[in-house]
Amino acid sequence: MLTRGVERGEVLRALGEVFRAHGYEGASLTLITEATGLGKGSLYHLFPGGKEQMAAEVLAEIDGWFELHIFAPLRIADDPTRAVAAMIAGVDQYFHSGDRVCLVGMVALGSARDSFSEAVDGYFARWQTALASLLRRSGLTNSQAQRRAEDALLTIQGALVLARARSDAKIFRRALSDLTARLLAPPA
Amino acid sequence: MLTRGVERGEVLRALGEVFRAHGYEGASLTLITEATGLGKGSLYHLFPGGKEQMAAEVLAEIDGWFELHIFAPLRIADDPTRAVAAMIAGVDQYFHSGDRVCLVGMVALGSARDSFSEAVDGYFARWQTALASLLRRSGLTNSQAQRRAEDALLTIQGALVLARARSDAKIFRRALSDLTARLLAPPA
DNA sequence: GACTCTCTGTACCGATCGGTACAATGTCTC
DNA sequence: GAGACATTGTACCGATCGGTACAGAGAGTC
Repeated sequence: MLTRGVERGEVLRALGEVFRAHGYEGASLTLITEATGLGKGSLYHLFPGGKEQMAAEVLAEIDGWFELHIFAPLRIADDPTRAVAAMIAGVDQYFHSGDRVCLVGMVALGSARDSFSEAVDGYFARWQTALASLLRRSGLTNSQAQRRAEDALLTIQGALVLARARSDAKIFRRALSDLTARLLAPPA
Repeated sequence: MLTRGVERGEVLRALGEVFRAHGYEGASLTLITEATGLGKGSLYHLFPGGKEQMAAEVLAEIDGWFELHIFAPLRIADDPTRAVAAMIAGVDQYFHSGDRVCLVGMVALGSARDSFSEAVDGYFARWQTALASLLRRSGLTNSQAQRRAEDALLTIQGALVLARARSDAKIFRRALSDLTARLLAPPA
C-alpha cells in the first residue's frame, strides 16, 4: 500500500493517546482496537512485536516530533530570547497547555521504564543538551547552562503532574511563564 | 486481635511499595500477596473493598505521614529558614533522595486519578496552603506565597520524574537545594 | 472441652488479558 | 480473470485478572 506510511502515523497518534490515557499496562488491546479502529489482525500485522513494539514506536514518534520542533531549533538558534520563547510555545502547544500528559514521563514513573529506559533517558538527555548548548551561547558557563536546562525539564514535568493532580491547567501556564524568566535571567 | 492496628500499618507500608513499583493497574493481587505475605483470604478480610480500598487507605496513610511530618510543622513554625530546611529534609528522607517515587503524583498521571481525585487534590492543596502560610509569615504577600508554594510542589514532583527517567538521584538533590534557596529568597 | 469469633489457605468463578491461527477479502500486476 | 500478496475479521489459546465461597485453623472465654 502506498498510503501505508501515512496510515501508520495516524495509528501511532491514536496509540499515543491510549497510552497517555491509560498508561502502558492499562492500555489493553481492547482499548487499543477501539481507539485505532483496527482489529487484532491488522494490529499484529502492523506491529508483529505486539504492545511493546507499539509503545516503542510511539515513543520514537514523540522523540521525532521533539527533535524536529524543539531540539533542532534550540541547537541552531542564535537569539536566546526568541529561542526560549519558541521552545516554551512549542511545549505549551504539545501538551495542550497542561491538559495532555507527558507519555515519556509517565513511562519513566511506571514499571515499564525498564523496557524503555534508553528511549526515556535519551529523550531527556538530548533535550537537556540542546537547551544547554543554547544557554551556553547566551553567556552562561557550561555547568550553569546544564543546571538551568535540567531545571527547565524538571519544571515542565512537575507542572504537568501538578496541573493534572489539581485539575488546573493554569498551573502549567504559570510554570511555563516563570520558567521563561528563569531561563533568560542573567548569569548569577 | 490487639495487634491488628499495628499489623495493618505494616500491610499498608508493603502495599504502598507495590503500588509505587507497579502503579495502581499494574499492582496485581499476585504481586500484592507476595509483597504483603498475606493470602487472598486475609487480604479481603482486611480490605473488603478490594484493591480500590487498599489504594485509598495507602493514600490516606501517606497523607497522614505528610500531615504529621510536613504540613503541621509548616503551619506552626515561626522561623522560615528552619522550617523550610526541615521540610526539605523531610521530603528528601521520605523520597529516599529521589529513589522513591511519589505515589500521589503517579496516581494523578494515571487513569486511576478519577477514582482518587479528592485524595490527590487534597494532598497537594493542603501542602500548598501550609507552605504558603509559612511564606506569608516570612514577609511575602498572599499571592507571592501561593506562587512560591506551587513552585515548590511542582519542583519536587518534576525532580522525582526526571531523576527516575535519567536514573540519577543527584538530580533530585540538586533540585531540592535550588528550591531551598528560591523559597527563602527575599520577595521580588 | 465446647462455644465463639477472628482470621486464613485454597479452590474456584467469570471476565479479560496479550497473543496466535487462519480463512476470507481485498488490491495490484500481468 | 488468474495469480500473488498485502490486509483484515473472527475464533480461539492458555494465562492471569480481581473477586468470592467456604471449610477449617487459631485464639479467647467460660
